[in-house]
Amino acid sequence: MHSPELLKGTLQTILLKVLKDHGKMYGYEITQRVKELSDGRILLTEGALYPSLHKLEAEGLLKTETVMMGKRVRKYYALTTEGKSLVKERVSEFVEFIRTMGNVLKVDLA
Amino acid sequence: MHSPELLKGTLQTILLKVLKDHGKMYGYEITQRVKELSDGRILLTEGALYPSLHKLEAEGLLKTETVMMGKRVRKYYALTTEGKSLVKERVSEFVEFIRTMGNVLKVDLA
DNA sequence: CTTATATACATAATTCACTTATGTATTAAT
DNA sequence: ATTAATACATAAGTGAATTATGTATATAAG
Repeated sequence: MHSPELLKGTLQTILLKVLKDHGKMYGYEITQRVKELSDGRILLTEGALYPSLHKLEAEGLLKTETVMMGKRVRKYYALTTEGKSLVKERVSEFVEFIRTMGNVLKVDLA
Repeated sequence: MHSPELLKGTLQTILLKVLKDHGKMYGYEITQRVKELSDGRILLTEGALYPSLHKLEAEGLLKTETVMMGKRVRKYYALTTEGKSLVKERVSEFVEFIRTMGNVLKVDLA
């Protein structure tokens, strides 16, 4: 597991990008996908995930669709048009930040 | 300027690494150096910098030396032995985190 | 010459994203 | 039957940052 400090501020970017790459997903599914993609190094907690999804929805970046799977509720999240256009921005912001950090720390990130 | 969210959790790593690369430095000097290295993209605020330096000192990672420059006080910070051995760890932790993020966001950081 | 900017430290109040803890409920495995 | 996994949600608490404020010297500009 990574030091959770570093993860701060990256959660929204992760959610938006994963939703862009995989289309509509539900919360639990996102945690599993991120766990896979990160080789078990990023484990999203529910206390962080759900409030963050709710916030992105409230901001109009995500839209939801609730589905009953038998007796179980599943809430699918997908990017809105606005959300889609923001993803690129957020990701390149992150990449630019990493480049800057590479210069400051004088490390090669290739 | 970078979204300040992303910077969270990286401050200690920046301070330790800059002090490793440049030897003893005083607070204001660190802000200027980081500003230079980051091309004006990372502007450390005093409210974040000084408490963080104090904390690193309290943890035994930094040692200080106060010098009077004419009538002005300057407090130099330098890595302790313990601090030196931690820098590598912190930097490689950061690099590993970036690699992981690269996989999750599917971006090339080269 | 006085006013603004840069240098140089420090700390208190506040914010906000996150962790931790707790709650509800269904489904599958042992 | 009990535990673990699936699936949602929210409240309390933490802690690193931002913002605001305070002190003081040095220098440039008008």
